[in-house]
Amino acid sequence: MERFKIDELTVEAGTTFLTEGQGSPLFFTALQGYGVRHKTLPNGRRQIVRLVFPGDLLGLEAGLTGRMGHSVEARTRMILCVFDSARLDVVFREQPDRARDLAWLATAEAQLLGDLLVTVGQRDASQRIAWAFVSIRRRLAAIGLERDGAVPLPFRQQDLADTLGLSLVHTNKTLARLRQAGLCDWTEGELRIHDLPALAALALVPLDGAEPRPLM
Amino acid sequence: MERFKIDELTVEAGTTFLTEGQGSPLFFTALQGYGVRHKTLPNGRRQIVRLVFPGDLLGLEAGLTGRMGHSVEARTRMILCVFDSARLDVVFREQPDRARDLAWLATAEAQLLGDLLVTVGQRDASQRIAWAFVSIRRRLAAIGLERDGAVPLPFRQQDLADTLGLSLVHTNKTLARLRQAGLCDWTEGELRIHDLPALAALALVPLDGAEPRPLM
DNA sequence: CGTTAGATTGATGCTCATCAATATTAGTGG
DNA sequence: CCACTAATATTGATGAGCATCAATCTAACG
Repeated sequence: MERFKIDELTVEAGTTFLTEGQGSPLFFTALQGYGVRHKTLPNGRRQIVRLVFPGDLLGLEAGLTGRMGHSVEARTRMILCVFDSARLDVVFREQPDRARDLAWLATAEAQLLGDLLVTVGQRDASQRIAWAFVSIRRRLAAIGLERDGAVPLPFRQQDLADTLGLSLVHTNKTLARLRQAGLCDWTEGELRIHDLPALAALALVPLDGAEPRPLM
Repeated sequence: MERFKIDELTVEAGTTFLTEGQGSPLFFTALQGYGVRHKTLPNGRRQIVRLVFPGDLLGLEAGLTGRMGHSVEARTRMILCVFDSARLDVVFREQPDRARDLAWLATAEAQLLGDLLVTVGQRDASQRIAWAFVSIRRRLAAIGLERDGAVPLPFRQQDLADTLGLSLVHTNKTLARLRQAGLCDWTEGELRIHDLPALAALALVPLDGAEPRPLM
C-alpha cells in the first residue's frame, strides 16, 4: 500500500474531514489519534457508527461507491496517511491480493457494524456499555495500546451515548453504577477494566481466547 | 458471474442454510423467495440484520473472511443460485472488474447496515416502522415487485420487531396506529403504502428521486 | 475570575417491555 | 366434517427503563 501513499496530513480535534453524502478523491489511514464516524438525522440526532482508533482505514467507501455513508470527525489531533481514490482501479487490476484485502476489510467492517447493531437493538444500557468497553479494550490491546491494564479512550460521554443509542444522562448514571460495582472505570480519557470476566458476562459476550471475528 | 455458478438449490421455509460463526464452501444468490439474516445472543434475543429479498447475495463474507457473522434463514421457499467460495481467488486474479463489484457490494452492505443502525439507535417506534416500510418498498419496487402500489412482504410481525429492536407487542400496536392513520397497511404478506410522503416525513428520510445510496 | 465544555445528580413522566388473555387462521387426525 | 393443535395476530393492564428537563459542579482557559 505504501507505494500509493500520497501524503501525510494532520488534522486538529473537531475537524470533519470526510462528510456524509459527499464523495472524496482521497481516503486515509489513521496513523495517530482518535475520532468518530457518525451519521446525522434531519432532526439533529446523531448515531456514531464506529469509534476511530489508530490503524483504521477511512473513506474507502467513497472510493468504491462514490460517496460517504457517514462523516468522520477527529476527536483528538490526528495524523492521517493519505491515499488517492483514483488509484484504486490500479490496485484491482494489478494487485489481486491487495484487492482481496480491501474486499476483506469492507466485509469485516460490515460484520463489526452488525455487532454494534445487535448491541443497540437487543442489549439494555449496562449491557451496552459493558459490551462497548470489552470490545474497545480488545481492539486497543490488539494494537498495543494497553499499559498497566488501561487503554486510552479520549472521548466524551456524549460520544459513547451516541454510539450506543442512549441519552447522555442515562449513560452517565450507568457508568457510575459500573464504577461503583468495581467493574470498570473510565475517567480522564483512560479506560480501566477491573473485572473483565464479570464485564464480559454482563455484556453477554464469550470471553474465550479464540477470536472468531476480524479485529480491524 | 454465471460461469462460476455451480448449481441451483431449493430450500423450504424455516431452513437455516448459513450459520453464524461457521464457514461455508458455498455462497449464494437468492433467485426467488424471502428470508432473514440474523444474529443471536446467548440469552436468546435475536437481531435481524437484514431482510433477504430476491436478488440478494448471501454468504460472501464466509468466502472472504472464513466465517459468517450471522445466520441466514428462509422465510418462504427459496431458490438459490450456488457459487463456489474457493473460486473467489480466481475472480480476484482474473476479473478485476468483478472483483471490484464484490468490494462495492461489501461496502454497500456496510452502508445499509449503518442506515439500520441509525434507525434502531435514534428513531422511536413509529419512525422505525415508517423507515422500514419506505426502505422496503423502494427495494422491492427497484426489482420490479410492486403491483398496484403493493409489494410482497411475507414476514411475521416478530421479524419486523427483531429487525427494529422492538417488542412484538409494541410493534403490533404501532402497526395498528399507522394503519388507522391511513398511512400504510401490512396484512396477509402484502405491504400497501397509502401516503408515501407522510410516511417518509415521519421516518425522517428525504423522499427525493435522487437515490444517493446503492440499492442493493 | 468570568466563561465554557464536560461531568454529575435529582426529579418527573413517557415510551416501550413484559405479562397475560383472547382471537384468528390454518393444518391435522379422528 | 368437526374437534384439536399450533402459529400468528390482537388487545388490555402494569410497571420498569430510559429520556428529558433542570441544576449544580468541576476543570481548563483566556
